[in-house]
Amino acid sequence: MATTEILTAERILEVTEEVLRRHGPAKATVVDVARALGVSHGSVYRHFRTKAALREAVTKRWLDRTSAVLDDIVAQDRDPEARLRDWLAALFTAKRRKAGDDPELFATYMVLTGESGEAVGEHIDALTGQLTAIVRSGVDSGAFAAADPAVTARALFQATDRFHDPCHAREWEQPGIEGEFEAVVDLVVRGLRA
Amino acid sequence: MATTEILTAERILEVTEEVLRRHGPAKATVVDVARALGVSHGSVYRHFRTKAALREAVTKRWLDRTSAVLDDIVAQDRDPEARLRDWLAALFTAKRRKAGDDPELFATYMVLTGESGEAVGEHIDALTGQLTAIVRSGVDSGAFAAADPAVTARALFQATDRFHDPCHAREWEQPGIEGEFEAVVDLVVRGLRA
DNA sequence: CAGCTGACAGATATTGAAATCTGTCAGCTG
DNA sequence: CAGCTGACAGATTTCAATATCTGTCAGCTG
Repeated sequence: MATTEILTAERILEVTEEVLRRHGPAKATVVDVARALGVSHGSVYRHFRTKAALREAVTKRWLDRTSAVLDDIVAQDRDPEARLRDWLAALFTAKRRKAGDDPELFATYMVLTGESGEAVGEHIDALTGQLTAIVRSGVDSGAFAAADPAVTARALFQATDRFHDPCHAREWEQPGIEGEFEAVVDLVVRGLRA
Repeated sequence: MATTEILTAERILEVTEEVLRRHGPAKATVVDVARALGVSHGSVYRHFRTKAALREAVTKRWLDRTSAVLDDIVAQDRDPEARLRDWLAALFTAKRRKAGDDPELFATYMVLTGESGEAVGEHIDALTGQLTAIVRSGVDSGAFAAADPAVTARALFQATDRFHDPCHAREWEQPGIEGEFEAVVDLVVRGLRA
């Protein structure tokens, strides 16, 4: 609000997220963002080269908040199978909540997925990295069998695609989805045991 | 070509499939189909109540051809694990080939998936039915462990979603996809063993 | 002079009028 | 009279004119 405040990238991201939340990815313009900030749109371009870069930066911030929550589960000192199950359930819950609570931001995320933006790739790499850490700790403790933890982690991630990939978002509200999730998790966890 | 030929539903389906293949789902009209048949479009409506019904019937025919091929694998007299692996690989290959060779018909199929048309649901039910048969024979022979073969079959189907769900079609041509497929199949097959 | 503005060119989106399509049905035809 | 036709109303799509947006940059301002 204070007109004397310095225009920072962070402030632009905050306001852009709010504008996207209100207008959605199809209607939110750089001019809208500038207006909400009380500056000219040229100033926004001083901090972000293109509209796509701005959209990607907002999405990155948004995705990073999920990664941070999941990272807490990875860091816990519990048996790997419990952590794996918790992690997968937390990912499903987080994605489902985002799709339901922030439909406009979620739509932005889906646009970005379609554009195969870098932020989405990095997010997936971060998540499979977390899974790799859990798998590796299970292999170390003798609970899991996996020749290559990174490959197995990717397989786990892909086998549960239906419960975190945005292209399946519509199915997340259908009845019975919880049971289907449990069945898939049981199957892959069994496949992971030593 | 013979103008004396009787107009049957089957003949309409053949021609519609050809028209869809040429024009794609967005541009193919009922009038186009009628023109290709050499009749008025009113005659087409005599056999199919709506354009959506026609589109669905064509897709059903197209999907049934895949189901038939897979059914041969189910009926084989080999060990269940080999049949399961073959079946999953055949499904992936068939879907990938359809997406590559018949992009317009595949697009029609995706439109239908979005509309959640009945034909797609039936196709999925048919496929999980086939999987259930394989799982059940594995349970009978003592090779597999599954409390409820139908639930497990559905989990197998969903865990391999990435390799047969049309919303992932774009990823099917990327390098490394074969390895990812193998990793997921290995994981779920291990999870199924007694 | 660092940071911002606002006019501008080209690209993209919106709009509304015209064209086409879907689905119906009274009547034609063999 | 069973099966087909083609005119029709309402819905949808196309298209071109118009408006808006993106990204740049010369110059203003504090």
